[in-house]
Amino acid sequence: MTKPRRREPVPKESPGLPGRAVARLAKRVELALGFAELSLPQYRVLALLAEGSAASSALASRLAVSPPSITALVDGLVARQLVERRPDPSDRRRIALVLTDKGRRVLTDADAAVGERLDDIAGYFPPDERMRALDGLRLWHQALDAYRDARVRGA
Amino acid sequence: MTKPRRREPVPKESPGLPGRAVARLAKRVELALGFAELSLPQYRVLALLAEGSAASSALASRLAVSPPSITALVDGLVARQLVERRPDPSDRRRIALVLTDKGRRVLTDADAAVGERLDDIAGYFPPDERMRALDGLRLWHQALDAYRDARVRGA
DNA sequence: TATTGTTATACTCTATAACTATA
DNA sequence: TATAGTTATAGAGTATAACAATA
Repeated sequence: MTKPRRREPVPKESPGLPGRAVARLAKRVELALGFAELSLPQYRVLALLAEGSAASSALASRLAVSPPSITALVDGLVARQLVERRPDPSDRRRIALVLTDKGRRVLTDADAAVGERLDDIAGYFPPDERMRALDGLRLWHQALDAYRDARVRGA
Repeated sequence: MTKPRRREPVPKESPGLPGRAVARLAKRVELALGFAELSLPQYRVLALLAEGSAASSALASRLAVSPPSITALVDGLVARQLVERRPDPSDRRRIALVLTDKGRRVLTDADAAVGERLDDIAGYFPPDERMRALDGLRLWHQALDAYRDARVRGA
């Protein structure tokens, strides 16, 4: 047994666990997205499609959700004309999902709203750490891309 | 109009937007929590209660969710004996929510599972940035605390 | 047969509105 | 009257299982 003592409120010598920070940040992002009338899952879909169209199945595996979830999620985005379903003539089982211009605009607005909220929160960092905190977040994209690609290939 | 051109896939000079990174990280955290059979909202509740018991209403405002949502969320945690509802004798409208020992154990397991997953992802950072990336995440707790306290007081 | 996507169904998280109990 | 919490209800995101269409 290496467990030291149980019932410590929080490991006080550390400023917190990274996963909990992500969980808390995610809620603030979710609230900010409300102004663009987007949910966090919808935001993930639009952000991924902004990097290029994708088949429904590719979207599912890259976002790590089930195929039926993508169908439901995209249904809502198509109804709002943020995404377009485009059948693939060469393989009629496949359907390409494409971000519309309106979808791109909404995504940009969402990015702005979320960015402002994160700036607000970062405002509580000491001035010299503020930029570093936000840039640190940005850097995770590359690692996430590599991690996702490894997963998708593996699956 | 300052908009440069529309239809740029992603601002290539920047490594990504911070809000999108949070959105993507949140999904990975959510998946990791599956091993502890916790959802992201449940994880937020347990993490907050680990810092001290709280009334239902206080929990709602600090987690930025509605009172009925807390009721539903806590129902599930109480059913699994991770949280206990403890009536306040001095004001019988109030109900204190307390993390049980089992809840503390599950939270610890969840922290570990999430931490491992984030370590995996951070493994794709250059070696010299790996630690800094995870520590950067941890630092957000303080800013989030300050931001939340300002909100709760304001509301 | 295998693959792509959808339908059917169920469970959780979420909110608003209305209600109960207590102050 | 005002406050704390719950119940009623509805909508979105999620999954698994079963299905249709196509390869």
